[in-house]
Amino acid sequence: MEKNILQKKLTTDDLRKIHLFSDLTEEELTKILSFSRHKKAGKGDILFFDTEPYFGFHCVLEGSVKLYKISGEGREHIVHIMCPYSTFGEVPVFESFEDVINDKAVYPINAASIEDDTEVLIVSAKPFLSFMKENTSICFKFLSTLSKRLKVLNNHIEGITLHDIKRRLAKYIFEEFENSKKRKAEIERAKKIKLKSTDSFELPISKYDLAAHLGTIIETLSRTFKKLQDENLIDVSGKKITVLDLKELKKYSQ
Amino acid sequence: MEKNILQKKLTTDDLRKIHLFSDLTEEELTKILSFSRHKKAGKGDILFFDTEPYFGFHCVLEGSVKLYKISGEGREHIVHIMCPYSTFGEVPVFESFEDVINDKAVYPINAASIEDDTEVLIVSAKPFLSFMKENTSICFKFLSTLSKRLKVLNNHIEGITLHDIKRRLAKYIFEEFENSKKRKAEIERAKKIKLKSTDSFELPISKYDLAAHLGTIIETLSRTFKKLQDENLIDVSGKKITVLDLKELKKYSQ
DNA sequence: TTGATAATTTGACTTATGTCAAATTATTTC
DNA sequence: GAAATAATTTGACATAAGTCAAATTATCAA
Repeated sequence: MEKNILQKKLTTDDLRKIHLFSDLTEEELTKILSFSRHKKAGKGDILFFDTEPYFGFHCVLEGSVKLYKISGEGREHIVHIMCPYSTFGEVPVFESFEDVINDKAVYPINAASIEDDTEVLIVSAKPFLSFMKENTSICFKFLSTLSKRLKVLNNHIEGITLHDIKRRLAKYIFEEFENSKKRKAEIERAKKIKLKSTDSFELPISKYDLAAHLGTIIETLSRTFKKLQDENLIDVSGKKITVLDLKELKKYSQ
Repeated sequence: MEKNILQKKLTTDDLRKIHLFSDLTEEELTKILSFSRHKKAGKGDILFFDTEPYFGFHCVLEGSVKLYKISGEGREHIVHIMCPYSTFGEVPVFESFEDVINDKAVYPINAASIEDDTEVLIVSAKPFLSFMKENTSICFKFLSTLSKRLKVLNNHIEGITLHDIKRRLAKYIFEEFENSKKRKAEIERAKKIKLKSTDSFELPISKYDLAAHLGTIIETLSRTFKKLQDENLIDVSGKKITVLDLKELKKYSQ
């Protein structure tokens, strides 16, 4: 596993793309670089374990990362799926910063790469804490990040506790479909090209991970895909999902 | 319902007890008071609804408050139970502060009092946002608050998705029992008295609310209490829970 | 290309938890 | 303190979702 993990020289340009750091000066970014490091990970590589000693927070630069918990029986639940330029593992910095300073903090969750060629930035917590004292503007960014995370978690809990798996899956597909349209529009704008319009998108994660994210297991997920297909809301072919009735899908998922 | 809601004159002493404001000066507290108001609520009174226009964040002064979501079928899930001096409904302030400024923000969750004589403080978001710009030290407090909330939510999700109801209830009882011991020790220290030692505590919320908090319904909760009783881990008599085998209860709940 | 491994699907079955209705117990109010 | 209301318990039953095993399909590596 460790053989995939290599070091690379980072630049301040890499940091600038990270929302959290977007307002910082070149000088400040250089400072942050001085106590950050870079890690590459292949699919399935563990970034950190639940209860492992805390080093600092992470940021996805490339690929994607799952944050998950495991039950006593080995069942996995994916709480978050992180995409490039989003940070994770920051909670201990603020939740228990005295523990961080005394090297007593631990990671609150497991993190693993779910794509090959995933790259993450790791920011050492202790120097970052002193950095923050002189750069309070970054606090607002963190407040915004954590608030958004709380909102996502709230929705997640709502889904898991109040909706059955069919509704949860319908909602996931609806949202992922909308996301895929947005991403496409961005590419068209950036590259000034026109992509052919389609009602399909590719699942960005494996069905195993999707099941673990929706709070179920792969067999149930498979059957639920079929139910939505039988009702002519979607068409499933491997990882390719075609939305047949967006209006109905949206209505059902709410 | 509204007839129970009365206004009261607040002082800076009321604010000082709130963790979030504990480091502020008298002058700063007076400022906050100028754009805060006070509300009394009886058991069951709604403080705000999901999707209702956002006014500001709240803080429990007396009693307790549940934060909950409701499913299409009317089932309730309690995400948080807030006790005195903890704040809630702050997420929009940071998550969508532009919406707050433009009066487009909404509350992300429902809030209702679960005790008679509950009192809350309501801090108007817009003036608070400008206050914060000059008092960045309060940002750290908020970061700590939100981080702790994230941790609680993480644990909540873990429980709901990876443990069955018996384990969730065992965990709740174990933690509540430990809390009750702490509270008792605090009273003994404060009042310099010795309370008689006991292995019992009173459920601080109704069984209906407990069921909604554990992600189940009252009938299942009732049966689950019985199971734990049959295994001689606890004894249940109304709201009085006696812990018979703490070690086993702890072991089981992890 | 082919065998090997991993991912997904399908089927038969079990089980935990939810639903509905009725009985019991606790709490409030007059 | 009795009646009324609310909270909780119990029972019979329904069902969504999990378990285990086997089959199928997709993906990867030589």
